[in-house]
Amino acid sequence: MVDKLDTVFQALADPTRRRILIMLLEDDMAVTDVAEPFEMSLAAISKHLGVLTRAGLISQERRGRVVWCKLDPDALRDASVWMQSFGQFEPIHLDQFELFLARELEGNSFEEDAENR
Amino acid sequence: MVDKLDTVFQALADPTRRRILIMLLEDDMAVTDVAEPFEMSLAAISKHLGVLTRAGLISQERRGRVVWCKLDPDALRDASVWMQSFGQFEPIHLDQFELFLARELEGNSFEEDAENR
DNA sequence: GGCAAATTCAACCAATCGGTTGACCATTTC
DNA sequence: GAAATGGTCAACCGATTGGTTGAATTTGCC
Repeated sequence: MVDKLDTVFQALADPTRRRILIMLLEDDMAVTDVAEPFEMSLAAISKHLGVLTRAGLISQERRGRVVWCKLDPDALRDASVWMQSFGQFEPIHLDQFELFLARELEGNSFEEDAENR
Repeated sequence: MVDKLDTVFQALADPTRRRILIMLLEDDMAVTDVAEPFEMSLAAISKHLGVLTRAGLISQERRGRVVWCKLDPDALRDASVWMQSFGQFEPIHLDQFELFLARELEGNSFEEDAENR
């Protein structure tokens, strides 16, 4: 029972992966090109890209022998919504948060939700 | 050299800790009360609260023998800003992101910055 | 003073993480 | 068809994570 937000935040918790996302903001890239500026093995970058893909933050598409990576903003937007609700919470607490509370606390049906999407 | 965003996102990656944050949205709480709805030991919750505190997401203040926990929205806002830049990136890419790129990629001076605040 | 309550500390555990290396598999190129 | 290129896989490694239990510490109460 692992929440989708788990994997998204977990993916964002690594500076290498955040840097990769920033790089992909500019343009889609091949795995080798993503790896180029980093001082670690291609295999390590490949793993990082796997984490980002599984989190839904990027998508990968093989064309020929090169795998193209592109940002997938949907998952990021989900997490961003979660965070914005906190970031702006100072004046009003609960109003904008009732829907979220209902899902995460009472129903706890985030996973089913993700599947049904 | 561990970025502050690392610890924030890492802290958010655990569902127990997110649930704690949601609980603290409603009101400040003592450690024991935070632990009450969870099916794990008090020590485990104490550790989670330590993670949240070190990430700057909550603050803890001892009054008597009870430690009060309260949300600290600043760190959350930092991370939220990071994410919003992505969540809204579809129309324009780089404009709203140049400052961030300058810090994270070129200067890499996020830690110093946090200290100077 | 002595007991109960609130919390943390310390040691331990299994699982996961972030990295490595070397082998392997496709695909392109000569 | 052989060699180079792009990428993943598998095994391994040390460090970290999220949990446990039991002891220790500090504070409040009778």
